[in-house]
Amino acid sequence: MKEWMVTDLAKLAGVSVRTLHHYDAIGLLSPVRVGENRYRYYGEAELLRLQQILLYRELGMPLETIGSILDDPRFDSLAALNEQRSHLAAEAKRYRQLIRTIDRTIAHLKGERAMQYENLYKGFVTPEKQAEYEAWLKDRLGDSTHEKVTASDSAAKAISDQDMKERMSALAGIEADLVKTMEDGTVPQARALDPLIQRHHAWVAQMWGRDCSHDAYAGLADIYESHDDFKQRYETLSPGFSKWLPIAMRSWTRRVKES
Amino acid sequence: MKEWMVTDLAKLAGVSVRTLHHYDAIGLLSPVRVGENRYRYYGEAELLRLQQILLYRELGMPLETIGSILDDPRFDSLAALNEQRSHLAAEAKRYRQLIRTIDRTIAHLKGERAMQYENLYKGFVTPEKQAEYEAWLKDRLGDSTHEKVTASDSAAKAISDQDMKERMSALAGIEADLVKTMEDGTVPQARALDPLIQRHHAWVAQMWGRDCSHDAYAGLADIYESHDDFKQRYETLSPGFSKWLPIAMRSWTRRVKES
DNA sequence: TTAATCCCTCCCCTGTCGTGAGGGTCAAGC
DNA sequence: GCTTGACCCTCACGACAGGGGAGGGATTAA
Repeated sequence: MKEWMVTDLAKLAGVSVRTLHHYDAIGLLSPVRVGENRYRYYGEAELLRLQQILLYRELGMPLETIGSILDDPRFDSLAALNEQRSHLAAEAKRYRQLIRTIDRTIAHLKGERAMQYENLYKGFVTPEKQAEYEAWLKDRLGDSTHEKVTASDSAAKAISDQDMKERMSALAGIEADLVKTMEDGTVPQARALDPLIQRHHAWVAQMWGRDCSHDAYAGLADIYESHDDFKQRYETLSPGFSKWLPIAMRSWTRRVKES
Repeated sequence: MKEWMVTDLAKLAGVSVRTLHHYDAIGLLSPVRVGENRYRYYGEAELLRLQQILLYRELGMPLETIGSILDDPRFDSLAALNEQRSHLAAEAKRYRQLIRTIDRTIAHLKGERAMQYENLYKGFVTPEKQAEYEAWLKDRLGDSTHEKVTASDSAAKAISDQDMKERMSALAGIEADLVKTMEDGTVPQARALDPLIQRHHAWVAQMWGRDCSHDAYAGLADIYESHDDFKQRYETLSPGFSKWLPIAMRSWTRRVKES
């Protein structure tokens, strides 16, 4: 007849001693015997019961319900399981919906960033293109909960024309260097690009007036690729550059994330 | 300039007044202005902020993290969202696994019931069939965590031969009535069957020595259909009965569940 | 004998509110 | 002017499932 003390049982079942105390306190799992020194001793039946408890606990049942199931043999565990199953299925569905919501929110934020970015590109594209781009953005956003915030936000962050010109010429310098590197035959995955891409990344962060996380930077690469205005702009600089640049951005991102 | 008091805002956003008090207490959402009477007054900015809070809260973020995101503009919400997304995806996956575990447990329980039921059928099938059936059960169970409990459990619930004979003759009577009804041309979905099926259900419950929930009863119908020994036994009583009976059991279950 | 390692109980802490108790405020109706 | 009812406030306790630690007794190996 094996017997275990709290720590043994705790290690066996992978729970804390405190948890066993708790289960004893609420009457969910009592030791088979308590010594004169008040030590708790558990037997095989308790181990089995603990396993059952953990099974149901895993399923997200409150401890009280678990107690009812295990104590009351009239309690139909099959029905309880079926109910729990549908409960879990509902939760899983909710999570899937939340994930979709997040995806939309992420797309939204990327759109917002694109909008700010776009703000700075006003000098480049024609007004017609501008309207077209905004329509595309709207179409992409879908969820419009934050639309107002976004709009007022980016309006508040408008920059003076002088600043913008300076920044744009800085960008032109960086881009020219990148183009030259590409034309020298450098592949976009090359580590040699790191300093240049870093300059580009820093420029973007300065432009946005806030930190530019790696994810955000990779998101910008997506935008460069997925919208024709950007594609055309970069393709004009040099053939192939519109594909080369996003790859370079993303592979730099991966590298700095790993290190 | 619109202004709301706690209850208005609470109703607008679908939270409780207490929640707003709490958010004020922890500094997550303070009213734009507090009256001399200490009433809380909220403006549009607060409404917007509350919506943001609820969005992140939905995603399972702790309130403190939400506060950081919203208060610190340097906090990268895109990165936070990406992280949250993978967190949610992991949770969803966990739920799917839990559902599979439940399904296995349910199958297990059904097997256990079938075992008990089988115990009572020992008089009917030959010993070879018996072994075959047990092999099938084992194959079906897969997960063997509770095997010992099950075995000792059903052993403890063994019934005297005399009792068994009485019960089997009671079953024979019920089954004969059911067969007659079927041969009279009654469809298994007919309400007219209710009293008869009820007798059958009561017999099953008595046999198991515990309540027989509707789900368990429907599960028994599955077993009747899926195992040849039962199929053959019922087919011997009358051609077609092995299909008719499970349908009748399930449609009765549906009816009593609905009412 | 001493030190280390168990064990115990008792108590406070977490986060997100729900649910009162007890009391102030405000507008309307009598 | 007074009451009524519908608001509002603060304060405080409880629920859940334990975590963490203090303080003290028991056991055991060196």
